[in-house]
Amino acid sequence: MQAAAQATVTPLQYVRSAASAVTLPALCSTCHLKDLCLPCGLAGVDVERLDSIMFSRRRVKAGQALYREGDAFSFIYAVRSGTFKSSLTLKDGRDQATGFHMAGEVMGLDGLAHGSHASCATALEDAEVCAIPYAGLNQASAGNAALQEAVSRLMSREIVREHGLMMLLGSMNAEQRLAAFLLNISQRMKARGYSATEFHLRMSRADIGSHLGMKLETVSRTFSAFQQQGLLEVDKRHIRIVDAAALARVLDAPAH
Amino acid sequence: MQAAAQATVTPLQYVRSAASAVTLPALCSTCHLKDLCLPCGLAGVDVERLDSIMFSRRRVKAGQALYREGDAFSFIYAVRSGTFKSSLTLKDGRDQATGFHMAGEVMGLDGLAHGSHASCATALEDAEVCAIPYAGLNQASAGNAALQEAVSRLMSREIVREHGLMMLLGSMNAEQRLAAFLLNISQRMKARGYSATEFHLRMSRADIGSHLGMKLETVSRTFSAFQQQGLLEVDKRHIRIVDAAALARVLDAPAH
DNA sequence: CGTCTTTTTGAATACTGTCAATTTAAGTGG
DNA sequence: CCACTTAAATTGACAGTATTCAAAAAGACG
Repeated sequence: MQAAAQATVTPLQYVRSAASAVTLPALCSTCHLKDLCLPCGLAGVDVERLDSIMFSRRRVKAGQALYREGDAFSFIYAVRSGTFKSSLTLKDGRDQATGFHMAGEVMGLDGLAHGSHASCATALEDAEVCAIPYAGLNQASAGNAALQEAVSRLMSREIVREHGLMMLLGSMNAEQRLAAFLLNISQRMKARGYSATEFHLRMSRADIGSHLGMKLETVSRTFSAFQQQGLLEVDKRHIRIVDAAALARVLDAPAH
Repeated sequence: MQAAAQATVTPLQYVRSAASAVTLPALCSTCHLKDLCLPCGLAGVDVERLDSIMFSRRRVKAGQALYREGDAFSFIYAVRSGTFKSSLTLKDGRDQATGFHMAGEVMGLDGLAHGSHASCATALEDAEVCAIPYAGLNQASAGNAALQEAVSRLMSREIVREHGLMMLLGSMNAEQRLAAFLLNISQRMKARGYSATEFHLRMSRADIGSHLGMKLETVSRTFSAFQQQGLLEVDKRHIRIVDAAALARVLDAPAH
């Protein structure tokens, strides 16, 4: 068994049917993701404060966009289940993935800057999110320093995360990029209670390439190289990390 | 001595002397940078609220670090004068510049994530900053939604800025990277009342390279190429943009 | 069972990096 | 003031990595 939903489950029923928007109430205090998600680090009382905000849950079908570049910003979104890709559209129409998001991770913070989303979020499999009204969040955190700090810390973490990605894009070769990517996924899977050594990637080679700044052919070749070196076992999107230590050592290499 | 330092100023007196820290009071409401800086977009009343925070001005000599990776986070810094480089240290000891900061720009927001700075800020020339105690800022914004939003927006802008850089690093070739960099500097110079077409770069070729994910030789070659194509006039760090439109068109090129 | 998408692999090209030498500017010290 | 050192920038020749173009294989889908 692995990761999130689908793929494992009855593959055929990716109904393209009715859209998303269902307004089920959702409470942070009883959510099993609370230690990973927005409430992370908050005391019980403060988490209850979050409950006062009217969240709604929203279902997003595989391939559908949760929001697009330019959409008015009024919500931030926490992933409940499924996986998302955040991406920017380049001048020539291609797009670049700025990140992949798993359960408990928060998306959409870039929208605050100019009041409209600067990136696009697409579900890579059937997914569900909490839509958190930003205005409500602001209001709730106005009188609560801990909550306000939690939101700020969330944004700061996003900045730090992007630092890491800039480092990857600016200074690593193809093997290092892929190794860093896999180790990052591995760690996040583990934090969610899944196996750190065996998992199913939710994104295509092209998505990975657009995220890591390389072509899909290069991604594929690098997977093959890792397999040949005995670091991985790769079967399409199924990955088994055979030698995690060696994979980590790829990052220490003299570089470029 | 090393790297940066002096160069601009009386070279020999890079006194290792008494450090920076001078505590001159500084007020946002009377600052000539207020439309570029933290108070940007705030109404007069709200700006006065900022005055209540005890800022201190701090001088930083060329080549000195304002803060380093791992330093405890307690201030964010607004540049009053001079130019800074933010950078991350790579495993092999080299460093990658995550940004350059000019008057009115705010640095250090990455420190909030884990309570210590994730990057290092170095002055590229003698400089002066406002050191804004984060705790004080938080307190001042607790009762003031507009101020709180201004801080959040600042962080969100940083996220968006880094998006742009990721796009650059992930999808542009050397000419596009340098063109994007120069146009960005040009625009920021203009916003500060300087010429948009003629300016002096504060950073070395190596710094530019580490920022754009290319080697210093490639930076130099690309400058030469632009000069030969009639887009620029380059004399070491003095740049004159001869054909801004053509420089912008470099970015539209089919890509890689 | 045929179509379409995704992935893999090969061969050739192109771009950027590496190594090395030179130039220029500025600082150092006799 | 001039030779000496050092750092930054430029340029050339060559090497290497990743891209491009192309084709084939493997599933997924209807």
